[in-house]
Amino acid sequence: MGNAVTPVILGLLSIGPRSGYEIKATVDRSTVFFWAASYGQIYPELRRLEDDGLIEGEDASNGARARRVYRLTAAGHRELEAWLHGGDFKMELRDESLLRLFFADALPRDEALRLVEARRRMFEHVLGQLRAIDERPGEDPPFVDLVLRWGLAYTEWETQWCAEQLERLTEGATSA
Amino acid sequence: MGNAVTPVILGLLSIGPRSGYEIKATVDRSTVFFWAASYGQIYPELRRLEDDGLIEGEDASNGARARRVYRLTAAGHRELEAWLHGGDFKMELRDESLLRLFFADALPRDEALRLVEARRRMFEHVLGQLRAIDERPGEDPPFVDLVLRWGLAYTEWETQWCAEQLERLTEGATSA
DNA sequence: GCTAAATATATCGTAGTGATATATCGTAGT
DNA sequence: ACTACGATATATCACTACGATATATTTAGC
Repeated sequence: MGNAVTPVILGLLSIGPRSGYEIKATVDRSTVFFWAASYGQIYPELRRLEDDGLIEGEDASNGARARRVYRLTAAGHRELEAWLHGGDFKMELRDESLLRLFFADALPRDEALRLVEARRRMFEHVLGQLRAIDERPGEDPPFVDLVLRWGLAYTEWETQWCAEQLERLTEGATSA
Repeated sequence: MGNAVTPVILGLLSIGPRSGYEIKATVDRSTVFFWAASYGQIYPELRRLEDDGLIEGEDASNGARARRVYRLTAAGHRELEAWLHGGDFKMELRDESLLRLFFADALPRDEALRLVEARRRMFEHVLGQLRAIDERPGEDPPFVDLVLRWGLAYTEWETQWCAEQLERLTEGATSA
């Protein structure tokens, strides 16, 4: 695997041929919550993967507008499967809301509590976005469906956790 | 806020004076799960923050070994509080395990299920690490404690979710 | 026919990562 | 006392990634 976008590209092309633009668009409405990708990564990587023989591009220009559609080669399939079997999966999180909470002892208590409330609202907002996605649980291939379910379940868990903690932290302090 | 490390530096210095090395060490055993920082960011940023008057460095060399300890200035305190009050908190996730699951329909069912099991084991491992941290819930300032609780609760939730999904996906298929 | 949005590729400055170089101090074992 | 190793401490560099934007064409709505 060359870099971070390599698996998404190979994975999406394993489902069907796509252009760089379509890859970006697909990522932006599916994996973006846990795996983002930018044009600045995608286009150079498509060229590299073609040079390495893992994908094959075909000209699909529409009139004067250039367009290149890529499909996975046999070698690309093997590479994708090797990655799927690979043992180590890294996980990185960058959560500014948690960082604020971590330093919130520097604030007056009521303002710190408002940060928890703001976190809850943030996840409620995301929940709305996820529920607005037209594909509903059960209507996708089982493991795509699994990941969609994860998104919903995780977001719901976060909102509930915030609510519980708010309750715990304000407990008995309502009129003291 | 200059860049991504700025808030951690200001936040940690608001608790007490530290050297760059100590900032890195503190981050690595506290915020690293949701906010990492590298020397390549920390040292240049310390200089920039000192130039801007948000922190003040003092020489604390020990014999021939150079050491510089920084503390927050009044302006730095104001900057930190402004950030704590700021409205927008970004959240980014990069989860290779989820990405694998997303493309797992390309695998035979039993191998795909093993990916779920591997995810569960990964979070069980993290849970062990978190529980090994000497500071236990209740023994820190309330909001530091809150974030520690979050880490434990989140990791537990992930292991449970994996177990539930494994059950759902193998349901009735044990001897069919 | 006009305009706005969508399609499509390409690139560039800035910033971050992880690794490493350099050097000293503390300490545990012998 | 000596020595080796790990921890402390700062600094830097090559590589990679990101986000934004430039450029241009086609489609769709009105």
